[in-house]
Order: sequence, then structure tokens, then C-alpha cells
Amino acid sequence: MTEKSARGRPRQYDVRAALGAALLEFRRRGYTATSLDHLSEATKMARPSLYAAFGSKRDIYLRAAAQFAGDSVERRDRALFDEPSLPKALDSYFATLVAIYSEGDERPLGCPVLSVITGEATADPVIGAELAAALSRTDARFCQRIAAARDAGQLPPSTDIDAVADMLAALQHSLAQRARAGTALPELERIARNSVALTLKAAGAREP
Amino acid sequence: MTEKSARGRPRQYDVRAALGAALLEFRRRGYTATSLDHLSEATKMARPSLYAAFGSKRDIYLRAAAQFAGDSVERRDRALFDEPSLPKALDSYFATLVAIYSEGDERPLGCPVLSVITGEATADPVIGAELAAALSRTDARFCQRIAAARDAGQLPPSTDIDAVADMLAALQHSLAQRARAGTALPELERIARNSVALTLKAAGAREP
DNA sequence: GTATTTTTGTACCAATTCGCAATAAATTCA
DNA sequence: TGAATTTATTGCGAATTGGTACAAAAATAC
Repeated sequence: MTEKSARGRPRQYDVRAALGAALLEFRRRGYTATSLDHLSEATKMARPSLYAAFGSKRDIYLRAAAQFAGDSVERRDRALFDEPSLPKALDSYFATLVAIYSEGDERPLGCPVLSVITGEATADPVIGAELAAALSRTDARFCQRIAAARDAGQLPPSTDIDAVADMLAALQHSLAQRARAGTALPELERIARNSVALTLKAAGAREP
Repeated sequence: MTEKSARGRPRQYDVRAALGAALLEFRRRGYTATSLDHLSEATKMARPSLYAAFGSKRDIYLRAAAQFAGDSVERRDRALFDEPSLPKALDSYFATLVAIYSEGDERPLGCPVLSVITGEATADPVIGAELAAALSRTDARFCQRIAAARDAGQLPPSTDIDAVADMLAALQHSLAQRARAGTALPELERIARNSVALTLKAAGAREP
């Protein structure tokens, strides 16, 4: 027996697809320069429908970014936490990351948060909080992963977890910035590999 | 004998001061969200006057950013190149940098380029080129400084100049991003000190 | 004093922007 | 079948945006 839908005219949009299309627009232009008309075209939804479905422009961004984060976090966490070897985990994580940053168009679009809302973060408190939260999440993940490696004996007991995590976060911020500036994927990959190797060297990682 | 001015009504604005005020507005809001009205108020110049003096909104940004870069490059180069000891040079350079990133308002505004135009870089080719050029200039400076340190015997002859420079550039990108997200100066300083120390350790720097 | 030049200031323009009101369309329920 | 509900659509409004035309103001030159 097919499930009966609720009353009312059926939706012509798919929430996930619409949010995905919206985020691509935001990534193409940056937050402010993406208009409701851009979003309307991309989602094939009229502006009032966008408002009814998702709320204001800012709400649309926040929901789209959250969906993207939710979709990609598993991919990234698998790379970071499922591999017992720290060097391999980091290489895999950053390879995944630069692939994400290079997705979407014929030229890289960078990070859906760092590359899209950085300009607006100071003047708009909600956007600023979103940027700060994104940075904090990344920091927390790297701290967690470095702590796990130290506890597994792959790093010295005296390892300064925060300092090493800061280096890895810096690499992530840099890759996003470079992707946004047009750096090609192979170059991003080279930078990631070299920097991971140097960071591990500095941290005193045990050879595998 | 006082110098006679040219014909015409005397200017009521100072070019340097106007461009400085304009850049502060751009740093406060990001590029697109800064309107001609914002710039007009900040510079105390009417919009037609802004056009006559500096050109379009984009021209204003580019000129203001160039003036800022010109003013701060000496400060930064002095820190980086005048100090023979690489660790001291880098510490001094990044201390200068985070001070710059924290200047301007009661909360840090980050980098006048990386923190302001990143969102617009993909859709506007001129802005994109400006972002890419800023990244390239930073890369070139770090490469030059690391090569000088290797040639002075402070780093091993086999040092991978590019890889080390990439790490330092990553730190700079990260500090800009963190400043923009509201990170306080003491925290930026801590991250910079720790990251410089780890980078030098990875590079095999000689103890002073 | 008039002409020329440069700058300032007012007024205006066309287009865009975000957001809303009202209505029509498409479904289910009673 | 009509009512209720949800969604889509058209039209609109107020405000903003980047930019321009033109006249007035303020100086020098003759």
C-alpha cells in the first residue's frame, strides 16, 4: 500500500537537491554576491517558495552548509579515524579534502564555509558564529586524532597536541584559500603531502 | 615662497587618508557588502567625488589594498630580512603580521586581501587575480627567506625550500582566517610561535 | 572682470535586492 | 462536492546599489 501524502499540493522540489544547488551558487560567488534570483534559478523555485521552504537568504545558506557538512563529515571522518596509521590517515584525509575543494565547477571552489562567508563574518554575527564554529570543529577533530595517535604510541608522550593540531588546521585553511585562488588539484595534493610529512616529522612521529 | 596650487577648487580630501578609510570599510564588511554609501561616509566624499578621484568600487578597493600593502611591506620585510637569525626573523615577522591582522577595530579584521575578497574571487576575474597575486607574493617571500637561511648554513643543504615555504604560507593563511573568525591576539601569537618552532624543527634548523 | 580648470554637491537613473500579499493550483479529508 | 491544507505563481513594494549628468563652488590665469 503506497503511503498517502499529507494534504495540499505536492512539492515540486526535493529538499536535498535544492539545498545542494543553492550551496553551489553560494560557492560560485560568495555569500553576499549570490542573490535570491541566483538561488531561484538554480533551485528552480520561485523566491516566495524559497522563503516558505527554507527561510531567509541567510537561513538558506546555513541549511545548505549544514547539509553539505553532514554529507561530507562521514567521508572525512572515515579517512581520519578508520585508518590506524596516522601518516596514512592524514594523507587520506587531505586527499579527500582537496578533492572536495576542487569539486563542483571547472575551477576549484574551495571550502563551502571558509571560502564563502569569510568576508561577511565580521559584520554579520550569525555568519561570524558559523565561521568560528567551523574552525572549532576542525580544531577539535585534529586534536582528537593527534591525541589518539599519541595514546597509541605513534607520537611521543610529550607531544603538544594543540600545537600539532594547529599545524594541521593551518594546512586545511591554506588549502581552502589556495583552491579559492585557483590552484589546481595536483598542486594542492603536493602541498598537502609535503606539509603532512613535515608536520609529522616535527611531531616526532615513529616510522611505520 | 609658498608653492602655488594648480587651478581649480582645492581638494578637501587627502588621497592617503581616503584610501585608508575606504580599506577599513572593506575590512569591516567584506567586499560586496561594502557599498558606495559606506565608502562615501567613511571618506567624507560624495559618491561622484569618489568616482572622479579613484574610479569604480573595484578600483577603490584595488588602490586601497595596494596602498596598504605598500605601507606594510616595509614593516614586514624589515622583520623578515633584516634579522640574520631565521627563528628570530620568523617570530618577528609573524608577531608583526598578527598585530596587523588585529588592528583597526575592537575585534580583529584579519587580512585586507585574504579576509575581504575571498568570496568574490571565483566570479570576478579581476578580484580573483588580486587574490592569486597576493598568495604568490607571500610564497615568493618565504621561498626567498628560506633559501637565504639555507645558503647561510642555518638549514641543511638538502632543504626542500618550497615545502618549508608552503608551511609558512599556510600559517599565514590560517592566522588570517582565525583573526577573521574573531580569535584574540594572544591566541594568534601563541599559534604563530608554536607553529614557527615546529616548522623550523621539521626543516632541521640549526640551534642558534 | 572674465575665462578656464578642478572639485564638490544635488539630483537623478536604471537595475537590482530582499521580502511580502494575494491568488491559483493541486492535493487530501469529511 | 466543498472545505481544508499545502505549495506554486504573479505582482508588487520599499529600499538599496553602482553610476552619471549637471550646476555650483573655489581656485588660477589673463
